[in-house]
Amino acid sequence: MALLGADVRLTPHRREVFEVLQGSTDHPTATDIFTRVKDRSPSISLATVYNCLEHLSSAGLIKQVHLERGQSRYCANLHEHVHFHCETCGKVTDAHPAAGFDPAKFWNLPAGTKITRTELAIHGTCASCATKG
Amino acid sequence: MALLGADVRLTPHRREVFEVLQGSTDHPTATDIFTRVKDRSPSISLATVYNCLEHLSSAGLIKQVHLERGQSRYCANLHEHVHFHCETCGKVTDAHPAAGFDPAKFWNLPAGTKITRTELAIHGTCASCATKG
DNA sequence: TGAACACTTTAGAATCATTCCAATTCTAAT
DNA sequence: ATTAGAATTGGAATGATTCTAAAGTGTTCA
Repeated sequence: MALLGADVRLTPHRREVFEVLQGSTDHPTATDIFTRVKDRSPSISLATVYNCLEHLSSAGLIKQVHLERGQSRYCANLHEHVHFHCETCGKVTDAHPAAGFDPAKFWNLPAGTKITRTELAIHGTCASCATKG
Repeated sequence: MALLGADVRLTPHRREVFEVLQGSTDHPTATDIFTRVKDRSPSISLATVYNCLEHLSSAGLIKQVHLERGQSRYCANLHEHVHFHCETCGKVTDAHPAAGFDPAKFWNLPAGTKITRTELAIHGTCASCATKG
C-alpha cells in the first residue's frame, strides 16, 4: 500500500493497528491501541504496536498528535482538521473547517520556508464540562 | 509578581530561569535551561528548574510548547505567535501574525465550547535548509 | 524444493524525560 | 528569635519510548 511516496507492507499486525485506529475517534495513545489490538491478537507486543504506528505514520496513513506532555496520541482522520482538547475531561475531538482555509497564509514566515504540515491545537473546556462547571 | 490571575513569588532561581528563557530565542528544553542557568548558579538542580518552569508557566509568564515526541520546550514570547519547526535542522522559530486572526472562527466547534488558548505548529523545512538541500 | 536474504515480530533491557519524595533550607510574619 | 509555609535539593521512582538480539516469516530465484 503506497501513499504520499512511502510504502508500507500491510502485514496482519499493521492492518489491525490501522483498523483499530480507524475505528477509534478518541485519539488513543500507543498503550490504548495496544490494549485494543490485544483483544483480537493476544500475542502482539507493545514494541510491535510502536513499530506499526511508526511505519503507518511515516507512510502517511495515520497522524501523530502532540497536545500535551506525556504520551503521543494517534489519529486516522486524514481530512483537514484541528484538534480540540478539553482541559477538564482530557477528551480530544476533531473539528473540521468552516471554510477552505490555509492557516499558513496568516503568518509571516521567512521567504523560502517550505511547509509540509500544520497542526492546530485548541485547548479549552468542552461544552459538556462547561455545563457541569 | 502577578499576571493572569496567578501569583508567583519571584525567588532568585525562578528569576534566573525566567531571565535565561527571555534571553533565548531557540525554545530551549528543560535540560537546555538547566545547563544555561547552571553557568550562573552552579548549585541549582534539574528538579528546581522543572519546578520553576511549572510555576512560571502556570502563572502565565512563560509557555510550554509541545511540537514533537520527547522533551517539552519553553518560550517566553507572550505575544500572539505560532511556531515554525524545521524538520531538517530541528530549529524552532516564532512567526507573528500578518493580520489579526482568530483561528477559532474558522473551525466548527460544538456550541458551548470555551477556548482558553490555541497552539499552531507549522512543520516544514526552513529557508536555510531548503537552500542546502 | 530450498538456500539466501530481507523484513517483521518479540520480550526484555535500556534510555530518556519527568515527577515524586523526604530532608533541608529559606523567607516572611509574628 | 520562632514558627509556619514555601522553595530547593539529590536521589529514587515512574512512565513513555526506543533499542537489541534472537526468532519467525515470507519471498525470490537458482
